[in-house]
Amino acid sequence: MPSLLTWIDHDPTARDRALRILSLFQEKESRDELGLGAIRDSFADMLFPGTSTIQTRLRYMLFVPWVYRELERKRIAPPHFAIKASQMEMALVEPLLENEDQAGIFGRVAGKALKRLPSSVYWNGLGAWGVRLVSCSQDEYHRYIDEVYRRRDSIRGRYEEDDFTESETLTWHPRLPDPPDGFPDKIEGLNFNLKPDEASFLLDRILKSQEESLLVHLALNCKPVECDFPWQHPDGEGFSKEHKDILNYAEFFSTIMHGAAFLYNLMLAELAGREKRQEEHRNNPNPAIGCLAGL
DNA sequence: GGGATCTGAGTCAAAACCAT
DNA sequence: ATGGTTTTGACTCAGATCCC
Repeated sequence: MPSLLTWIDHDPTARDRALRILSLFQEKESRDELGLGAIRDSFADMLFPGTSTIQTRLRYMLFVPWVYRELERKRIAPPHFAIKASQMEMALVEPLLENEDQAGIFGRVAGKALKRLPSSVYWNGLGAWGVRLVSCSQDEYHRYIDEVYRRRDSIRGRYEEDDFTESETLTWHPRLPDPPDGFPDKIEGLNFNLKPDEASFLLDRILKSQEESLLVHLALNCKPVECDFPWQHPDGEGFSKEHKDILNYAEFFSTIMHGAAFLYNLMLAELAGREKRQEEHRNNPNPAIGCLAGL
C-alpha cells in the first residue's frame, strides 16, 4: 500500500508544518543529474590533489601508514589484517581525546560506532602524495597483503641477505618517519602536532608527487590565510598563469552552480507568492548571482 | 545547543559495453 | 543470445560549518 501524507487545509499552522515535511522529502531526493559534482571534483583535483574537505588533520597521513607498516612488520595475514588495522585505528581515538583540542578527531562523536575510519578517508591522498606506493584500493590491499609477503619471501630467497632489497614489494615510502614509541595504543601525549621530520617528509612527498599543483605553491610560498574561496587568496597575484586560469574557470563554475540553485529558489518564491523570500534572493550579495534576478 | 547542510571517498548495484 | 567485464551513479558516511 503506497504511503500517503495529507492534512486538513483549515489550519494555517498545520498546513505550514505539512509543507515543511514535504520539503524535507524533496531534499532527500536531490540528484546531481547534470553531473556538476564531477566537474567540481576535477577542479579540486587539479588545484589540491590528494585532499578533501573531510581531511582536516595532516598527521592522519602518518597515523595510517604507521598502522599498516606495523601490521606488515608483524606479518599479519588476511582476514585478520583488516580487522587488526581497524582495531589499531580505533585505539587512536582515546589517546587523542585526552587532548584539550578535540577538533578533527575521527571517532570523537561516533565513538566505537565509527564506520568511516581515517584510513579510508586518507587512502586516496596517501596514494596521490606518494606515501602509499602500492597502487590498489584499500580493500584489495587488505585482501592481497599475503601476496606481498610471498613475493618478499621469494625475492629474499634469490638474493643474499645483505643485498636484499624490498623495493619491488614496497607498500609504503621507505623514508616514512618512525612513529612515537608505543604507537598506537601505549603512547602518551598523542596529538596532531607534526614533528619537524614528519612535516619535512610530507612536504617532500607533496613536492615530488604534485609539483605543478597550487597546493605545492601554497605550501612553499604562502602563509595560512582566512578566505572563503581560493580565487580570493590575498597572494593570488603571485600564482602561476595556469593556476590563475584554472581558478578563473573555477570561479565561473562556482557562480553557475550557485546561480542555478538561486534562480530555482527565486522562481519557487515567485510561484509561491512569497515576496519576502523573493526580496532576499534578489538582494544576493554575490553580484554575479544577484544580476540573475533581473532575468 | 542542536539540527541542517556541505563536501569527498568508497561501496555496490545497475547499466553499458565487449567478446564469444 | 549469453556471460563476463567495465563504467556509471545513487547513496552513505564522517567532521566542519552554518543558522536558528
